[in-house]
Amino acid sequence: MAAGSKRQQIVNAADALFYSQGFAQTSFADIAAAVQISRGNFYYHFKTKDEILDAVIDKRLADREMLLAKWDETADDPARRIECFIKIVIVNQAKIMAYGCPVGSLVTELTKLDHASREKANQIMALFRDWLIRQFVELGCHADACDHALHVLSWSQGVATLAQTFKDEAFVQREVSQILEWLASIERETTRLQAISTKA
Amino acid sequence: MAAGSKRQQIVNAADALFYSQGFAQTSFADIAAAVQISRGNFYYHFKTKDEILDAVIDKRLADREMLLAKWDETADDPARRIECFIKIVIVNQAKIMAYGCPVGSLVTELTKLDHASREKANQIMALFRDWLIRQFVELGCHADACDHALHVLSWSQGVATLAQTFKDEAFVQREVSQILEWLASIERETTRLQAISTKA
DNA sequence: AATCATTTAGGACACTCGTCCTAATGCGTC
DNA sequence: GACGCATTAGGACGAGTGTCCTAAATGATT
Repeated sequence: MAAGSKRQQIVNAADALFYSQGFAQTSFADIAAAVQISRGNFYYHFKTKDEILDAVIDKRLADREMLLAKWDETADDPARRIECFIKIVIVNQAKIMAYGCPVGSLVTELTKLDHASREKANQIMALFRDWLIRQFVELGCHADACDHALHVLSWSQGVATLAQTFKDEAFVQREVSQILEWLASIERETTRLQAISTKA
Repeated sequence: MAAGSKRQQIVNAADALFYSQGFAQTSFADIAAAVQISRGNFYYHFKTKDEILDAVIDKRLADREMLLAKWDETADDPARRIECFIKIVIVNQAKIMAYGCPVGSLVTELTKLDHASREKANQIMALFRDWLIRQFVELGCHADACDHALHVLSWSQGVATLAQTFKDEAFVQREVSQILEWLASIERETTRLQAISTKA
């Protein structure tokens, strides 16, 4: 077992538990049971529950950055990359139906708790937003890039919430189809406008 | 002070606190302080915290039913009524930005708590869904009524979540404008189809 | 004025929580 | 084998929780 591995185990377990139960409802005892560690020993790795939360948020940030970087590599078309983002709700459908969106539900909870790390959690959402903006800019819609990015992000949050509420797989599929159609129309429109401006 | 008034005060205070702090994070002490009641006296009105939750959900259900009934009366065009629903995110903008959607956030929390009253809370969302379905049916789109209803509901949840995250008023306004445009296009399409079928 | 049901206050109860301390364990190095 | 460091286990601590009991207060009715 490498150095810091136990710490990482704790963060991983906390990450999963914060997602499935919520931050406030997850106790040291819960995490300790998951990692098979003494409850008292916790203090050695983390001084505070909030410290664990910060570590979890850092991990989630790093995970999402890696995911976005992978999409940046594998798909060279910005529209394809946005499609990757859209299709997370299908890829993670089971978990979303059970626990909602990991990012959205954390931000919501920390807001209600008026927690100091709320801003930090917001950065994950901001990460998605900024990445989406870059994609839409690259796609050609400079003026509307921010609007479109927030639209897609908002869409994903809505789908996640309703999927969790009604557990309706067909609904998720329909919404994905519709937003993909919307994305295609955006793509067509921008290429059309680009053709005009090039001609001029 | 009329009989049962104290009970109603408790439910009202709990309603507001559950919304702003969350159900689990609201203690008997919090509610007692809000209603200026002894903590021990609570047991006389409600045996259990879950009983208060059920009463709060009942109140929210009744409130929403009243709201929808009012819209049914005041607006005779189904599209107008749907517009009323859409514009709640503007009317309640301040509270939504602070605490999110009262319905969505409660369902999300109770799901993570694996709480027995989750189904009951879901009924509020189902109430909105069914009402929206009725409006879309009346508008003329029978086959797509359920899809459209869930689409609008999902949209509202997404907007609420992102409004709470980024506190961006302009974003809310844009999203409302876009969905109203979408609604208008639905309306045009159905009247067009109705004209064709009437002619045949 | 006395009675009685309704409503209230205050606190006991057992439990869980996050935090923190201390003694013991494991283990590589001299 | 002995030392020293990193890691662990176990439990103490006070605060806060939901629940529940009992005695006092209130107020309408007789």
